[in-house]
Amino acid sequence: MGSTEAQREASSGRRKPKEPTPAAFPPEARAMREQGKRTMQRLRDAAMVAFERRGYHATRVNDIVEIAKTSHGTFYLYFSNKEDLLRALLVEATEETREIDKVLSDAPTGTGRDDLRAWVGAYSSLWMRYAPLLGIWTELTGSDPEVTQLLSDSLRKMTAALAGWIEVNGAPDDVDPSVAAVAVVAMLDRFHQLQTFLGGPVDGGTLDELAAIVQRAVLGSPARPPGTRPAGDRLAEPAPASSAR
Amino acid sequence: MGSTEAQREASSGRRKPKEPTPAAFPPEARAMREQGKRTMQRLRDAAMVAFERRGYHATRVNDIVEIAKTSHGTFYLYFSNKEDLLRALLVEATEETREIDKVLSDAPTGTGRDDLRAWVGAYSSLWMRYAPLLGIWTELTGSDPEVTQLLSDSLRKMTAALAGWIEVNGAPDDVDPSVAAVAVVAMLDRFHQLQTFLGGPVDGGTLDELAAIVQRAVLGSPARPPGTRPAGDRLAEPAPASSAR
Amino acid sequence: MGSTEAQREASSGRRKPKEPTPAAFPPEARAMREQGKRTMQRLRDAAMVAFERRGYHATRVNDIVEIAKTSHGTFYLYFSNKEDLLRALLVEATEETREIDKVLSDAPTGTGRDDLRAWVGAYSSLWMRYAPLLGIWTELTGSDPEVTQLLSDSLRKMTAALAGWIEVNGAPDDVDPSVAAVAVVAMLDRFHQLQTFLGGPVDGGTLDELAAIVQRAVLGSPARPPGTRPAGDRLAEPAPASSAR
Amino acid sequence: MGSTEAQREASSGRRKPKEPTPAAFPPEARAMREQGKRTMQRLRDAAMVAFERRGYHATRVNDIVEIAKTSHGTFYLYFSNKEDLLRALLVEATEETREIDKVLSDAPTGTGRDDLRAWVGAYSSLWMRYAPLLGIWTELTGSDPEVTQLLSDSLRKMTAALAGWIEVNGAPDDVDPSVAAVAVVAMLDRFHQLQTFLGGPVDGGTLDELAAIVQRAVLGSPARPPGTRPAGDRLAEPAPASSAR
DNA sequence: GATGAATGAGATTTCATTCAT
DNA sequence: TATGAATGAAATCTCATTCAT
Repeated sequence: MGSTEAQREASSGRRKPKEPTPAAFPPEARAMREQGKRTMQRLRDAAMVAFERRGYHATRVNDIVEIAKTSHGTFYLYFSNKEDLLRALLVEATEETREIDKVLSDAPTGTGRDDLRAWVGAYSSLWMRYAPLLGIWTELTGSDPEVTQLLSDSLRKMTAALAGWIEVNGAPDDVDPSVAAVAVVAMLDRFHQLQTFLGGPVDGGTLDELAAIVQRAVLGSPARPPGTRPAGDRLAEPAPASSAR
Repeated sequence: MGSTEAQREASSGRRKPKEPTPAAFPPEARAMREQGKRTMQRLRDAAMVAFERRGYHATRVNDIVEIAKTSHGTFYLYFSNKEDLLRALLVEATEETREIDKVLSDAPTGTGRDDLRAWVGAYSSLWMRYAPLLGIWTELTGSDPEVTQLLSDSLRKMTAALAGWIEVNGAPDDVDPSVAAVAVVAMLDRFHQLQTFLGGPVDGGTLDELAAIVQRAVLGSPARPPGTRPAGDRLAEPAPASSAR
Repeated sequence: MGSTEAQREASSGRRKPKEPTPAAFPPEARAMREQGKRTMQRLRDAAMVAFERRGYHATRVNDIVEIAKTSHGTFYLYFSNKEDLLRALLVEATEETREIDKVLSDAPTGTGRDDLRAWVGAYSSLWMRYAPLLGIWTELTGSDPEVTQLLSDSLRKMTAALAGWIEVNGAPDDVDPSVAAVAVVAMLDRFHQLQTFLGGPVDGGTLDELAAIVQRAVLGSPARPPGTRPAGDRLAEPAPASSAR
Repeated sequence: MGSTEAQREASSGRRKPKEPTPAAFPPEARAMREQGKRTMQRLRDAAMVAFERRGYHATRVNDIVEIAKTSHGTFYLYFSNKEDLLRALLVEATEETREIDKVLSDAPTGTGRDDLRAWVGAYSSLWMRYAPLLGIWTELTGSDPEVTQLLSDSLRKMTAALAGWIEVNGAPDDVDPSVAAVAVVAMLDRFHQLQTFLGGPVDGGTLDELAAIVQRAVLGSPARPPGTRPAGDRLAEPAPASSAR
């Protein structure tokens, strides 16, 4: 019965014939007063809800404005279309990602286990907050080039940071750190989705386990509850990775 | 300001959107001869091609029939819409998943490493074949209960099989096998996507690395090229991992 | 002969026809301003014209919007489809039916003849106005429960009102008033249709005759031109039916 | 969701560009063997069922062949389209109507009451048998001219026969016999429909009442249970109608 | 700033009818 | 005779986007 996903897809490509309105008010450049800001935020929030509920593609501009309790016309006052709004949300999310990357890159060499747990925790927390966006990550790929670029950049930075850390902290010699990094990010990201989908918990304990798995996976040794780090640990550890060879 | 004076009224007109008309031709019960089967298969194949090319959402029924070199009407003779076709393909995919599970469950106890590599390879091959479907898999969840069920079942079976295998082959005691299983499946699934997205290779070597990672992650010891398994294997390598315990 | 060798198989593909997509714009809850109301009314009016011209079934949504001088999309802003619009019109019609019932129920006891003529006239006028709808009324029954209910209710009220009036004004003892009421309504309704179909007139004179027929049918005495009501009328009347024999 | 009644309506007018197939087998002229006749009858029966279930317009050729447990192609072997089949059924029904008319026209002058009851009974029985067709009578009007003609002829004959009978048996002078005839046929026809719709019975007793109503309506005197006809009846009867004035 | 109205391109879907087997 | 396959014309319906108020 006329599903018409068509128009959407199509539209983004086909039906954007007119440049952002000759001049006047390109949504970006609008000077906003208090009320305007509130409205815009309402739209952002509503979008998150809508994306979570129906997925990005299935979400209509109409769904968003309904949730935001505003009107169709208002939407276009702040965003030039759905994709524009998505982009705004993604920018926000990827910026936070940078914070997480710092957890690893700022870590003093060889503080391994705890950093990892912290990183896992940070990522998890981000995921939870942006679940609607991350959950549809895949849908987004192939949307428009700009979004793809955004995702790709963010991902590259993240895996690079992780790969660096792995290298520094001692990777097993049968695994390329950058492959390992991608694998870990993949796991972390998808794990949240699957676990949630299967109805399992994603709590502190689970994150501990996850950290242990990651630890072993990329370094070859188990994580350990905080505080139990044995003396000599730091020395012993990177060793196998480099000397075992 | 306009908003107050425009008294909102529950419109008088309208009601339910009228269901799709009992589907004059429920493709359901169609008797099919050879020719019909061929056409149906052509449509399935065409759909895979189309989904691959432009993604599920952007694909129009029209694209599919064009590739299948048949007419619009014919499509609806075999599937009631694009989603229906997708569902059919997903069923096919999940059925193949069962085959993969056997790789682990049929493995004689303790043959660990090689089975794992075989399993990773099998999954990878499946993923490659059904990539266009697996990407959207998740977003269908929620919109279509039938698909949700399908996915959920398949996933549960898969993780159960893996968890069993982990248990038998010796899981580290700091990780619940079923959590580990979810993590591994998550990693495997998403890795393909990310790696592809980032433009990296997913070849035999990559799969070897992946297997090694998984091996260490869930068992605590590295995978190794077949036949090279040395006596005393476990002691040498993960030493930190095992001795630390 | 072909039939045997062609083994019938329950097709594998396909399933439910997928519901209409939660109706992005359920015209339901639309807030309407003056302009909107006018447009909606224009559509209603146009529909009546179109239905009259070509009949409900042969009428395309397109015909309606053309008459209303508006666009396709606009139609769906106010009604979810042709049937929905029809329903709205029917509601209107049944509401007017209530008015007609009052002619009888408000009548002081025993004012018989004139009330009857008035009622016949009122019904006729209603019929004329809604002819295009009334013709299809019945065939909607069964396909649409809501319409069925509407019709059923309206009909029941109408026959109840008439039956009550018959009882009060003296029914012959060989006929159940409620059967008589159904018969009269049936006659009135169908008469217009047949008469029109046969090309005969339905004017004041015809209605006089109709009223006379009804009068005799349910009370047993002829109607009479207004003003000629003889004294003792009320007594004399039921009499012929029972005692005149 | 694409109700597409369009095609049907339209089709009858638009999509019949090709003459009944150059020569070969105009469905009418087919010499049929036993099997063929059976199939054709199955199709007729199925059509009655289908029309009853969904109404004529809503019935798809597909519905019919499904009920008849035959194939699409076969249908067109016997009928050139749905309308053709309808016509065939109507011809059958209207022919029987002629029989009913005879009940009145063959009646010796002045045998009034019993003839009327017989006629009512005959009509009722016919209605019951052809309910699916008669119930959709209205839908049919305006279908194609041929069908309209068929209905119109039949109706005219029927009312003519009745009008003649009324005249002979003594109509009240305030009612034109032909108007009365239309009214009576209208009532009879619609009564069955409404009564059935409202869940009321249409049995012998009901028919007695109906006959009584008709009797009074057009002749001005009540019907009477058979056998109770008082002497002098015939004389007394038309009297009240004329003298009452 | 905000809003409801309007538009129309374009996708989806139905189903009568023809045909090859 | 009978049948399933195929076709395509023509409807239906959705939704992003613009506009006047």
